[in-house]
Amino acid sequence: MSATAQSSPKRDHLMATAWRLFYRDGLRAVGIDTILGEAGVAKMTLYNHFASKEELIIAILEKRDLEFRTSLMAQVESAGTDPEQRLLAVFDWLEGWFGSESFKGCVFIRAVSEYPEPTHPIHQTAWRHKIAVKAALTDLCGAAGAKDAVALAETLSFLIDGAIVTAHATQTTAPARSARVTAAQLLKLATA
Amino acid sequence: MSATAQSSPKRDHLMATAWRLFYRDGLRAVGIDTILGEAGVAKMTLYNHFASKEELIIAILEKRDLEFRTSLMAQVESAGTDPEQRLLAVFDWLEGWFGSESFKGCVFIRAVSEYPEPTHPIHQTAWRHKIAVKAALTDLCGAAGAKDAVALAETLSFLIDGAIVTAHATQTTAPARSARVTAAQLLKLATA
DNA sequence: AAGAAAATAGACAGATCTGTATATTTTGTG
DNA sequence: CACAAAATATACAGATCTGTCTATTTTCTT
Repeated sequence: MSATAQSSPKRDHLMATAWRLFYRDGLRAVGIDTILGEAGVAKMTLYNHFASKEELIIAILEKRDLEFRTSLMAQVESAGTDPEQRLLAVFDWLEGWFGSESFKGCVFIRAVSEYPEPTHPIHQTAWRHKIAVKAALTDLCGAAGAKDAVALAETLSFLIDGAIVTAHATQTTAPARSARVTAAQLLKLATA
Repeated sequence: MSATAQSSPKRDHLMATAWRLFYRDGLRAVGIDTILGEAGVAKMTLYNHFASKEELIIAILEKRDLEFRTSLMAQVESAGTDPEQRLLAVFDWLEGWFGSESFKGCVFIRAVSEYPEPTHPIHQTAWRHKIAVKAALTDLCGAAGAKDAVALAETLSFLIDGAIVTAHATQTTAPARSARVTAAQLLKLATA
């Protein structure tokens, strides 16, 4: 088995366990041994699948990025065809997320916080997620008729990230509602 | 010397060195020994002034909170008496901060990220700063004639935190400008 | 100058960290 | 069954972590 294999039961199980612990306690706070103990997997199995803890973290972040955006866009699709409703569906999705049992903020913001040097591979991987989300928002803003879709998407990104951090620290879902109201106002301004 | 003493040259020097390293590399990433080596201070001196690394971190966060808000309010004061200009001065202050040499985001957001459990003393201390800033923003929003100053201040808080994270990851000051424009729009809406 | 307070060096404990090496056992496949 | 791949247990290296202890020296105050 090579370290470049993209999937296997053991690898998936390892990533699932690591994800849970990393998200709950933090990337630096969780050691390899803790993950291995919790997963019931031998250390060499981890190092046969991943070159290092750093590569494990990066693999997890990339997986979460896909899952996150897939889930978000599914909610957008379920909102129908009205462009405004599709954009605002993003905030409904946030509300559900904030209310979920194990919600502990945004792992990407947290990764950027834990690896503050912008050149660090983990920092860069985490930020690529934010760029991807902003691109999706830009599409939604453009479809909704925003004159400057890029600018509105950036503003909504700020709003969303701020709401996530507040929802995390306060353990409430209300920030999603507040942000939704503001988003609706900003969209109206941007299309006027 | 007791561990409750609030100030002394050694204590101040220790806190200044620790602050620099913590902010640059992260709270968990920097060990006590690194701080002591950089500061040129004996280990027992640290433990005579602080009960633990955690208490050192908390003391630093509380000090930074005061310095941060003092600096911010000084810029507000320098903006004169016009309530709108005073509120928007917050974003000018942000722009200066984002452009500063060693800018690495918001240590309070990063502390909340590194200690994700909301009951953790470090998490709580960091969040108290955000609450204090929001209170100051609420005053500025009220003075500027916002109908719901609390709601506007919360929205601006989201905007600010999001802009900080983006400025950090992208190493640019532009988010301050974007946020300023949006803040002006939202204030107009809130006073109409 | 004398006594008290503060800071020092340095060793140490005991745990934890990432990553490696090796030899054995399990698993899957032909 | 036989062979190869995968996973295992275990030990280990070497560094690092927070925090304690002790004995000595420096600094401050009176």
